Amino acid sequence: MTIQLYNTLTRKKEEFVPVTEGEVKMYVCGPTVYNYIHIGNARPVIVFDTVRRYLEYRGYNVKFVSNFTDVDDKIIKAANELGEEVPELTERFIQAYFEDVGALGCKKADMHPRVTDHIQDVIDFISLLVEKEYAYESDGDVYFRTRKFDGYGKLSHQSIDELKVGARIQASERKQDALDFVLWKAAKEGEISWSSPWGEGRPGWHIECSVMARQLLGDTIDIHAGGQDLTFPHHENEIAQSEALTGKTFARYWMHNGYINIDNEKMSKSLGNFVLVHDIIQQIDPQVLRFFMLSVHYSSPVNFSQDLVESAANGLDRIRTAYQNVEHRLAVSADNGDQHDIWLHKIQQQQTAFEEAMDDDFNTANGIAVIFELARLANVYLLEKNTEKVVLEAFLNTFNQLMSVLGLPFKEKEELQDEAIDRLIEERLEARKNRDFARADAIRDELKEQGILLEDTAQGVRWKRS
RNA sequence: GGCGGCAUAGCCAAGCGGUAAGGCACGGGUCUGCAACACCCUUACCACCGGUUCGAUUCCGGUUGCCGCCUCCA
Repeated sequence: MTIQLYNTLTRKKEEFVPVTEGEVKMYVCGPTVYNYIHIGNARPVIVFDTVRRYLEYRGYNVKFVSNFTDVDDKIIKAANELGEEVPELTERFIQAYFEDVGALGCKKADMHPRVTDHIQDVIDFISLLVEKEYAYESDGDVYFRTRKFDGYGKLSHQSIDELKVGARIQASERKQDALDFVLWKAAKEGEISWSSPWGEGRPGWHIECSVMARQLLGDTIDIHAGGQDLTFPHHENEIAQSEALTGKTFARYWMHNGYINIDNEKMSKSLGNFVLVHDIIQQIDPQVLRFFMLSVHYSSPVNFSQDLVESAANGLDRIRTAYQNVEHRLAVSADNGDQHDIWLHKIQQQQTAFEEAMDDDFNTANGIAVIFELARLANVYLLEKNTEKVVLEAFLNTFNQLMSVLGLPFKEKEELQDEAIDRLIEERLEARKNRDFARADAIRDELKEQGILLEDTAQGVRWKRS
């Protein structure tokens, strides 16, 4: 069985075959760090973290690189407004980024390169393009000669002549052709800058990804990913720069995630409806946010609203509860017997179903459906009087494996550390034995106030936090 | 103008040639001292109109309605 994935380049689902067997080189375009990230920025991070996790689950050795754009117009503007130096500002938001996506369960990439650490590489890269006459200097700027690159438009499936009539293309006196894009920008007075053969300046936006991907992963990478909007022009330009230089395929598979809407409206600065991860995770369990995003296929748009997140929270709760209930049974009453084969088989079937879902273009929505089925099976199993240790353990193990792929690990089993609560639970047990239900219910209510929910089962009292 | 996406139950969302997974919410039942957890049951003319096919939610064409991209927005 192989993984199929939708490749923006070919507009088809293709079998995934990495250049080197067993190894995946993956590059995901990261944020421009001039503010806290919003949930729209978080989607690709979550989605491609999950892709990476699944590839690893599948046994691939994944080299995962995600960059920071730490110098550009917006950053310079923000730094000016805040009266802060650029490096200071970017460092601050890079740390905030790690905190935010860490909370969302995203692993760190193997490398998080920053443009400003690769200035010389950028200059070398551009110099080679100039040598090959794919680029030219003009008044301190350096531009890419778009028309000279044959495949331009192959990713976004735009014909170069249609682009010409596009609404927003702006001619510039410095450009030879309106379609050319900037590789190196001459510095304006007082701007942060580096010396180059073309004078003081800084890298253009697109060049950094080409440079760092090549530097860290080589001429040809397996998967290049990012938000849908990056398809054009960003990724199109990356292809042009890289392939013009190396003459080799830059990236074999291109993956793009869909957008997030807020209450059915596009999230945008001008509407003022963007939601910062930093803020929202104060109110919403970050795992719920992640679960919510993964309940939709990554390429579809997803709508964000209070109601939708709440219903996702309820769903995740159901899975967590099932898990805890199995844990409880294992701790309290696990038998040995010989009735386990059929159940072990059912559990195995779910794992296979999960893999089939994920093999199909990382269909996390279907993967989650399988986990719900696993939860249902676990609950049904717990209805049995005699439950076997091997089966209970198999449930836990499978839950753990599948949820780890989604980056949604279960919390460690908690021991009640509070003696007062312990005593109340004991007292309630006694009260129930004496059929003093008024007292028993009073205790249950009291604990509920404290966020401890009690559940009576045939195997004793079970508790969980609300 | 060009390129593309989407329209499936009250809501969310899979499926993409053999008359519809899953979740949330609602209702009914079972379990429980009562609850909770849970289990079972119930709930869909798959936007509209044509066509292809033995058969279409799934393919093709058209219509309507949303949405994205077309040089620096994830």
